[in-house]
Amino acid sequence: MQQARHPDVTEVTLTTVMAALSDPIRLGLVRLLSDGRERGWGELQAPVAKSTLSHHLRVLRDAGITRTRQEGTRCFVTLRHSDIDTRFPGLLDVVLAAADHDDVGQHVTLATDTTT
Amino acid sequence: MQQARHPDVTEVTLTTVMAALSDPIRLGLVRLLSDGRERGWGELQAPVAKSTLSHHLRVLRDAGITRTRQEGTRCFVTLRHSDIDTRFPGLLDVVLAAADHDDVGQHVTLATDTTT
DNA sequence: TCTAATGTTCGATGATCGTAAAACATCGAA
DNA sequence: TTCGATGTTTTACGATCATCGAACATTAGA
Repeated sequence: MQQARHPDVTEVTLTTVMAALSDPIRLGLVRLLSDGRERGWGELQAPVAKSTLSHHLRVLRDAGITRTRQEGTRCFVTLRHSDIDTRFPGLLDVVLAAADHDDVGQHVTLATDTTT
Repeated sequence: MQQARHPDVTEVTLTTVMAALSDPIRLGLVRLLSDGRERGWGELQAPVAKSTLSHHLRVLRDAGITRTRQEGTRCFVTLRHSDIDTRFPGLLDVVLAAADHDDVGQHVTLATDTTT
């Protein structure tokens, strides 16, 4: 688990971003992060295996859409909202609005509680 | 060559549209059609075989992004701009702006002349 | 030091994609 | 009616994708 690479804003491409945002689970993740809050990996609940979730977070990270920060053995994810907005003005907002309207990725949720 | 099926506006899904717009050739086609003019199939020049071009136009049509009209043995394509805008307000415009800015699909052009 | 937790990476698998050549269907023109 | 033009469909191929389980690496905690 070494420090993950994040593309610079200038390296982000439209087709990669569009492809990353064409999957319902990834759209669900982006929706969860759209409030700007940083989320812990363990908070993210998706109806897939953890290796698959790791894969989706990698696709989003490689596309420049999210940023992953490590703290010890934990990971924290944030949406690179302003970066994407700088690169493609308005894109993330309209996609988020559309995804919210259609409730895309509704099965991606936040863990209510992990300490029971 | 029978009449092609076009999805109703209500049938259009976000993930399908995003996936359709994540290919440079298809983005190039959408850019060409973005002026609202109807274009003949033969006018569309792309660096792929005609069967591949037919495939891409089918993906766009199935996604609800374009409309194909037949006139005899010829086909004419238009962008369903208002339909997509009704379904996902602003999406097509921001994607087109981004694609124009980055010149995505620049190798998709209009045939200058076919009668030489 | 040993153990448990946390994610990532590594195959493997079935599905889908982009591509092209070739066969096909349809229609206009000679 | 025959021929040529116009796209579509079929088939095939290699690449990529989403998915999972298992193995792995790293770190916190006991």
